[in-house]
Amino acid sequence: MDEVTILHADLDAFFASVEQRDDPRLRGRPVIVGGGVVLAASYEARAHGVRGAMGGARARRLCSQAVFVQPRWPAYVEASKAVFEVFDRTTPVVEPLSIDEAFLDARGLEHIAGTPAQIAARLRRDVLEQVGLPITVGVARTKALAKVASAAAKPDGLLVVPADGEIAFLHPLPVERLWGVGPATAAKLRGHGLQTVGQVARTAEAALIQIVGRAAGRHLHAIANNRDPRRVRARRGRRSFGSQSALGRSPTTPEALDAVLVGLADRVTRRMRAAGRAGRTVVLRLRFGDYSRATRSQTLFEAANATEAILAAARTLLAAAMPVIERRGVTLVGITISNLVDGRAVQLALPFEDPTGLVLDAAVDDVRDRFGPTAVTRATQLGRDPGLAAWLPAHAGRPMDPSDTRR
DNA sequence: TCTGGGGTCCTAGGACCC
DNA sequence: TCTGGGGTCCTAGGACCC
Repeated sequence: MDEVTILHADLDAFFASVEQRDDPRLRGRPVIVGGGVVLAASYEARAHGVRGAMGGARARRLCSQAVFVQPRWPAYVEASKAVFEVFDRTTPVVEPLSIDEAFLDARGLEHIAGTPAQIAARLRRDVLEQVGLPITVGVARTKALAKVASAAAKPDGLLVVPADGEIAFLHPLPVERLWGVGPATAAKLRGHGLQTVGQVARTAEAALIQIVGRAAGRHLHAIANNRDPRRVRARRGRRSFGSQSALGRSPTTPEALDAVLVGLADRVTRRMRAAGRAGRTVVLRLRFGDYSRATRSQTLFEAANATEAILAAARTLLAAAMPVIERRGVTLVGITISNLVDGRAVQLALPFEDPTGLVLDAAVDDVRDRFGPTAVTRATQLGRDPGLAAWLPAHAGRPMDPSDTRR
């Protein structure tokens, strides 16, 4: 816990670097991936002030000589896989954070692979030689520090924060450099005169909780004071599937809106079925003409991944949201399915009365023991759920269907 | 300066249960 | 009959990340 062994590896301008790797004419030139909005900007483009998530028109004004490239998702997925293979060959414990970054734990590798700094240097060389992409690595004693270190070392850099240099590195930084502090939190902190990490560190935890809420306040107080006990661990599975579509600013008819919804439901459930997952909570996401947002959600009795079931729920939610949509005009629609279970069929059917629900509770516990905590999401309630009473007799004695997602 | 598509986690109130 | 503490789940929204 007190050694400098955590690596945060982060590919530089990932999508743009893949484009430059695959098309030599783009090397050394400002490259912008995306059109309406900037998905990635090469460092040559960033030198002109272009940033991710910026509107395409503004990017073009800032950097008229930039080359705009349409995103090639399959190429990025393939490059990411290749990079993660290098990660996996470098250290035994790799925790992916996104398509282009991960934590690696170099603990206990001193005798076989060298110091963390040597491992990091070799990792950078291997990724460049084997995949052809530049990558930056931050090395520190904690995750929070390693993450900040890699950001400070970008692009194409390596920064090791020594154990005795942590506070000197961390405390002068502006608060928004901390992982988890975005514009809203930074504005709140600045509103209370807190500009730097050091100032936050010297503020009482209770005061921070007053400013940003309980969880964020505790988290902020801990990492500002350089306390971060989180270990690197192999990532657990995803928690939701989503699909969304921007509609543009022109008014939409209900028919067109429904057609979009059908497309979204088809797209997202296709991915869920391919992954063998199903979910119980359907969330309809909306964005309006003034860029305000809203969500509407509904939790189904059974987990689902069939297009029709998800679409039906989404249509219900959309119908309920129509008054708001008519008032504010909708510019984006999305469907997210959360509360996931995996696709294995587990059928609980009792061929006798169970008025107390105890037998069913025991059966649910048994399912949990065998399939893990996500297998049953409402264990204690399930036995008394009126929906279950209607459901159980109808399914008693039915053979198991492998495509059935019911728990 | 207007903004794409994919995610994660937290909060707060109400319903309901023991 | 009234009251309380403690807990889960659902819904809606907010913030943040890449």
